[in-house]
Amino acid sequence: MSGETILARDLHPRYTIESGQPLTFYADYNPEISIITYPVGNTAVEARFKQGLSSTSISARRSDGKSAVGEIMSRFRLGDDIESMYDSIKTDRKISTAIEKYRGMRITKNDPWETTICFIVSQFNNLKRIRKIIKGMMVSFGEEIEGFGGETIHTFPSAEALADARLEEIIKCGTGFRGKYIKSAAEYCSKNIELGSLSKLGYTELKEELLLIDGVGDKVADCIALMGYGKLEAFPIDVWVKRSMELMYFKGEKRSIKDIHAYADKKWGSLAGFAQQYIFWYGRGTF
DNA sequence: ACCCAGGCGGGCG
DNA sequence: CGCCCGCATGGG
Repeated sequence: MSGETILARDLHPRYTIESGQPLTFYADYNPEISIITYPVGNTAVEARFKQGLSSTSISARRSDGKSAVGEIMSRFRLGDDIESMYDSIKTDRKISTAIEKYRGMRITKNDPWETTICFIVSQFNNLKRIRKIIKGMMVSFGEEIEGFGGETIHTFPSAEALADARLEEIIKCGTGFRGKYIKSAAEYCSKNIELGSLSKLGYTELKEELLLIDGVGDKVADCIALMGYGKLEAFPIDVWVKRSMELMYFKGEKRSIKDIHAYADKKWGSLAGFAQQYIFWYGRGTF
């Protein structure tokens, strides 16, 4: 096949793609043959993974014929010094167990706008339904582009497209009470704020800006900071992370979100979000 | 039938 | 500041 090949250490495609990250919600992924196809702007990207003994090879291509290497390197954060990151967050036996079980699970770096919508949809929801809703919104409000086998691929809806959409049509995608947040966020992000320009901000300032978006609270803002802007110190606390943290570090006793934030920051600091992804996915499959 | 899901905004004390 | 509530929808 055409395309270029990239080699990566400690990259487990299935854990990475299926672990509740934005790609989970809008990519077409076939775990049997380990091929993922997803839109990037108005082009389609395809990556084929082959896991070897000590590394994973990725054969990737873009529908516009340009090199897909930059996209793959960036999306899967292949430039990270992953070994050193594991060393830093393996502070105790509990998290080491989670890491060893899902070693190779990467934090992906996604488009800020797409990440914002994905996590607004995620609130008070479950993974399967989030995916269904996002895919439906892509069909309703995205643009059609041609995939690699001549099939149709829908792009992720732009802020402008969702701002212009009727609320009723957004709700038809199954968004429910989140529909009003989606429309409001789309209007805000297409008129009042350029999400891309927030990349230059540090974590604290970025989070402050994100919290101004209707429907974005503490948890969703941390998800956007972590997976949309690559701020690895962001530590999103959802029901699974809260439950898992209480079981792993507080003898099952209830703790406030604020206390857990403080604990995680002290324990893992600038890599807390990386640790969080393991706690989330391990906790979800264990507790 | 009942419970839960990668929470948030608003109202209250 | 913390607490409590309603919120839409579908799958287990």
